[in-house]
Amino acid sequence: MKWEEFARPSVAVDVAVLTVVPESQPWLGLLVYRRAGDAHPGRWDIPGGFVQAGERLADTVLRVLREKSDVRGLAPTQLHVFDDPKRDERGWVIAVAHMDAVPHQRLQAAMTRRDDVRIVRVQDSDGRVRVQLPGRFRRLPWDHDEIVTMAVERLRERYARHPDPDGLTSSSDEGMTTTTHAPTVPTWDGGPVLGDSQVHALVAGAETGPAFTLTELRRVHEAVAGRPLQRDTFRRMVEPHLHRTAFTSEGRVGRPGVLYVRDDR
Amino acid sequence: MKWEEFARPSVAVDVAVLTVVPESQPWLGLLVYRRAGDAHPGRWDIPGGFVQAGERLADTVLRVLREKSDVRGLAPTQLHVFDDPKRDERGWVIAVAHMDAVPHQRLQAAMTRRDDVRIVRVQDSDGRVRVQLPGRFRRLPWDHDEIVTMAVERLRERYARHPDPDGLTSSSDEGMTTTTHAPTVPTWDGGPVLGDSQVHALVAGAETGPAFTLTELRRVHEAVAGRPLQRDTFRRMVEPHLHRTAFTSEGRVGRPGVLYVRDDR
DNA sequence: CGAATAGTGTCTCTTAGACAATATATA
DNA sequence: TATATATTGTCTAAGAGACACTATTCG
Repeated sequence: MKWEEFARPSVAVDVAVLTVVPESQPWLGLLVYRRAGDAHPGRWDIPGGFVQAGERLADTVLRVLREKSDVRGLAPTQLHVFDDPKRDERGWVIAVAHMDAVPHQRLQAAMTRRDDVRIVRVQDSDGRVRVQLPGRFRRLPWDHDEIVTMAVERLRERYARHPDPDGLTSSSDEGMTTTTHAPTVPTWDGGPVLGDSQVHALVAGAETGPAFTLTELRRVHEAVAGRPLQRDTFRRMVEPHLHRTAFTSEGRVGRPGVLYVRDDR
Repeated sequence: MKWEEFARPSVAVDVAVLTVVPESQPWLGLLVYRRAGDAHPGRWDIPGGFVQAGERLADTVLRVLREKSDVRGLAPTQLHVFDDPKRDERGWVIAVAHMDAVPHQRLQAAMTRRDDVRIVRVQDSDGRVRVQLPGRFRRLPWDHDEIVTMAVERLRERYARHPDPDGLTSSSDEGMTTTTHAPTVPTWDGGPVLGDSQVHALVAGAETGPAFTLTELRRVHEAVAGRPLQRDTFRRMVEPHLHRTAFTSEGRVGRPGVLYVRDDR
């Protein structure tokens, strides 16, 4: 038997798009859309679809995200291959589960354009990851709850090691108003005097991503972790990996926090 | 376009079978076989093959291991999906890489029966995992070196957390002669007196796996880790997860070590 | 000033790592 | 007894967690 003659399964991808919704108490969100057409019509589900000839799986994920939810994803990560021949009643389908962490800002446009796309809350109840779907169903179809669980676990591992590796911190949003305040004297000795354009770049994040206080960053990490984190311990964890700016937040009660920018690349 | 009409890739599995070869200085080994037939004939490679209709991927892995190397594997674990449409010059093939940790004892029969199956040494040189193949080739065909690297990393993560989770410790082999010595008085107070059959079960491993000293266990972990481990630190790591028997090793110079058995289930 | 938030010093507990002292076998 | 190996005690350094004290802003 030559290798071309082997039976071939259909190969599909499913993707759990996770984000942090920037409210005053940020929360972990999952992108879902309302199914139409073939199977489970009307039910909320995570996007998925079949690989096309010559396509890479990550590209399939990005295409499926555009088609089903009008969302431009970023960098899908493989999670697991679901290979039970009977998992899909429509035939022999092997599904490669993916996750993609996408800043809320990139999802908002699609959310306002379309009514069949939502971001739902992901919560832990007695040790399990649960999704708060609209409507009467409490679970995603097929084994898709399992994919979400894997995606959340993967994201938590990533965030336990590095400060906001996926850039889910977004200032300039309801509840998280962070205006800035330039110091009369720079904090460090002999530091460079920034020109206006540089200040803008730092503050607006044109070069280095948005600036944020450690409290804002911690709230994002708390949303991902699903539990409160220690203030001082968190600071000592992440501060070595960040760039401290000469600016502070403004506009709220209490002592203003120093603004940081990410220190990757 | 209906879903059945999508183009379908061939789906294959590849498997890196890792083992610890029990010599006086145990070492980490990889199962390879000599390719025949279609592509890269004569080159040493890790086993792989195509999924058959209705088959689960893990079963494909076990079947392929039997067919190509006469080896009965155990519990394959998924590592990664290699999906570059041009990775195989023969056509569109998606490969799901697996690893399987198998005790050396289970591999020996196949090794003596067949000349085209070998266990080769896996070593770290300047931060990279390297395989010492027989013959003139220094690398595995296609992207299979990458699979071995992933497999070794995965195994190291597992072994960093638990004592010999895959049961690669095998006593009763050249260089690791571990006979036993029953104590005149049990070490613990009020401990149960073991009958002969129980003693045999403990020592021969009929129930709980083979008994071993902490030094033997540490040498296995050192083979996996690819570096020496601290004696006392290692003991404190693993001892809480083991069952101490009332027996000690025998037959070598120096103080005999206490025999332990695994404490899972 | 009081309330609220940010920043930091310090204490404890745990653990890895290192070293050494003690224990028990063989030759 | 000399040697080799196993076992265990202890010291140190690093890090997580907890707590509290100080700092800086707004109202």
